[in-house]
Amino acid sequence: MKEQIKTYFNRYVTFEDSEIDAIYSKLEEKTFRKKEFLLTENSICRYNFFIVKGVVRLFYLDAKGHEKITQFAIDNWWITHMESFIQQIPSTQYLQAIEDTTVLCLSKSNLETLYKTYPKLERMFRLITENMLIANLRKSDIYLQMKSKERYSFFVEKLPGFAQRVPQYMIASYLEITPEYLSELRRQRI
Amino acid sequence: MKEQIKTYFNRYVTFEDSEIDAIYSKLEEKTFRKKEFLLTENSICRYNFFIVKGVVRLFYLDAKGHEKITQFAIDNWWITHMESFIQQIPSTQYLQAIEDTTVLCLSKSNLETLYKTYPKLERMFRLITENMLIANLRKSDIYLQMKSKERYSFFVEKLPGFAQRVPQYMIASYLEITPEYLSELRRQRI
DNA sequence: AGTCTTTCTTAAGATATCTTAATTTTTAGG
DNA sequence: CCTAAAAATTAAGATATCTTAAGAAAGACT
Repeated sequence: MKEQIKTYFNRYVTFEDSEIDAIYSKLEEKTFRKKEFLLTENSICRYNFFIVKGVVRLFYLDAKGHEKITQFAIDNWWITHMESFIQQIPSTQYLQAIEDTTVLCLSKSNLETLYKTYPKLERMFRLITENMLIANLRKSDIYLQMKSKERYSFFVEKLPGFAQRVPQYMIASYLEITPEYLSELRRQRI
Repeated sequence: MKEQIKTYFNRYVTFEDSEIDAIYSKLEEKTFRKKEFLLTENSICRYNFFIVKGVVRLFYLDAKGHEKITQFAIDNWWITHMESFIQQIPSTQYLQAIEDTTVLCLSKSNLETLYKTYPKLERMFRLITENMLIANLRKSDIYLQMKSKERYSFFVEKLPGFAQRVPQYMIASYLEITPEYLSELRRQRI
């Protein structure tokens, strides 16, 4: 598992093995069964989660009590409820495992301490955050340009891993359409 | 103008005056007349722009040649086409002044150099990028939950400065609705 | 294998939003 | 001030998407 972290970290910034060791020692391994929650509404998100293996979704409940999925994450992604984690305020969303999932948990306080000792880590997260922002802006653009049908094709094409590992009604939620309508779109496409 | 920068920077990280001077010396002042472009499609965005005074919009042309606005920025905001600036690839969007605007331009290469000398600056931009990401995620959530009518009320309420300084058809574009439909919504609301 | 739960499909009617095109109002430049 | 250009409004018809409700299919657990 430390190897996986090392490989991942060195994609962004070159770290010494000793640095990796020090940072790694601040990560806490946890496993969650399918459907278990990593975070629930109203609690403060204390961790940024690095997914070693598994699938996790971030979602909230709308006024009618329907789940609205805003993010998915799989192996080698970080996931957290940003607003809650960064500002240490109660979360409006849930984090839940879709499959059995192993994560490494990086707490806010450990992260702040590590930033002071390892400016490289700050650089890594600056770069990761930039990438997340770009991905998010791009997602908004795509949703702005495309009708639902195209969004679905796009999703299936660009994120081939996901369509298999995630039930269709969750994809519908992420694509911001109803499962019924997605079903109809899929029928039309044949 | 240096005072404005100093005040702004110190909101995020405490800098020495000498540090502010050094960073400030790498910023290039420019002014743009209303409707002038800071960046056009297909060119590489070399700068992150700090708006000293004015209003700027970021937009692209959709398949039908209609302008789709993805961001506004006013005094004391940074704006750039993230994807183009960070990755130094051709931009898919335009940056244009809506009013006469004064900006301070920070080039990608100057920024990289400054990061090496001043880790504090890296921290500041890490924090700014986190805030931008949170704002963007929140925007997506809002658009997901709200119908057009609520989005308009929300925009008017939360960004009171903007509704005055930006023409209505641009607000419509930002809200992802047609100007005709926005007009109808406004009528209904009385 | 059998039952309970979860997921997916189908269809009819309702609604939000867009399209087009014409008209009115406001703003900017000589 | 006057006129041309830009922006906002109005209305009718078209379309995408949702809602509700029911039934079919697939998966999970004894």
